[in-house]
Amino acid sequence: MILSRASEYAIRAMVYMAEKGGESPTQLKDIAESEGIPFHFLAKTMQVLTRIRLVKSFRGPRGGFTLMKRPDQIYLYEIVNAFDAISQWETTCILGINPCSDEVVCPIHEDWKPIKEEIFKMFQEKTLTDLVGQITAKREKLKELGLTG
Amino acid sequence: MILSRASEYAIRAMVYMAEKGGESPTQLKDIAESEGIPFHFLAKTMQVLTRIRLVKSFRGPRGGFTLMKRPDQIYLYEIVNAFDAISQWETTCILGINPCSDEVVCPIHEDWKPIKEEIFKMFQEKTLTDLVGQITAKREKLKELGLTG
DNA sequence: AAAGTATTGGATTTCCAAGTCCTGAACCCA
DNA sequence: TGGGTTCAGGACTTGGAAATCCAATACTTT
Repeated sequence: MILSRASEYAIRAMVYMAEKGGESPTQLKDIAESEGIPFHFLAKTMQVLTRIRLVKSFRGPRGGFTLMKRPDQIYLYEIVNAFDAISQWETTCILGINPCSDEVVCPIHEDWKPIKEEIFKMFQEKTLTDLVGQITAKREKLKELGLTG
Repeated sequence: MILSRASEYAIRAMVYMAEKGGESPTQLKDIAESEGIPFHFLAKTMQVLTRIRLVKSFRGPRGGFTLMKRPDQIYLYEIVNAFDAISQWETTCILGINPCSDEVVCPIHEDWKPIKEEIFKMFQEKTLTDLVGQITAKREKLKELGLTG
């Protein structure tokens, strides 16, 4: 809806890796099956992440991928920007009026701008660690509800 | 980026019509040329707007389209919803985790939800009149800047 | 009524993201 | 060192949105 499939898959894959956390590489097959992502498509996605050095790849038996930085140092922005030209959002408009800026007569620019900035901020501030935290917090919450509710 | 081209074009077309405001129908050709929208594509788009009775069409010489309601009674939501299933946003996720809700372990749900709701609200509250107002306000502003700055 | 104009709507084409396939290269282990 | 495993990467196919095309219909004007 906002991101390309590649960006979506990349984030989910990296969150999955961060969640596992271990020293040993996480395999493509493992990620694809767990996340329900098409194997071959994810393969290409991981290639990009490897190329921009967000992950490191290992071939052969017991190969796979590891994160190149601590998960609290990996921002969603870095991931997303590898697939979607999110840096161009500055002049992007939901009405397809491009380039759209403060100097252009766009009927919705003033309303869309703050929302756009919020989305931008979210990608720039959130790290993999934050997302993993969300997952565990939610698991707890649902568990409680399941027991007490 | 968020909306389909059809939605984008539909909003722009209707804002254009609202801006003109006159009694006489606005022609497809006029809208398409002024807004830089592919003629034939806009034709299909207008057919949809006609079908859902947001606009009324007139054939033949001096034909075209008129709004079926006062522009301050036409909400963006009505337009957008005709092309994009925006009502499904409730359970839509930027990570492609569907259906995504409060009960699903989605790592970004909590952060995305309020933004999603803001976008939703924007579509539900903004009318064509609001957008036309934005246009004229901006024209004024740019004019001032052009004269004094 | 005839001629011309403008929307209607189905059929078709184009385009690009998404997804698939296959061969090669690097690696590990026996 | 050979066989199996895993990622690399180019080529290809698919699917759906976007755009185009064309004949039909409805209308206006003269």
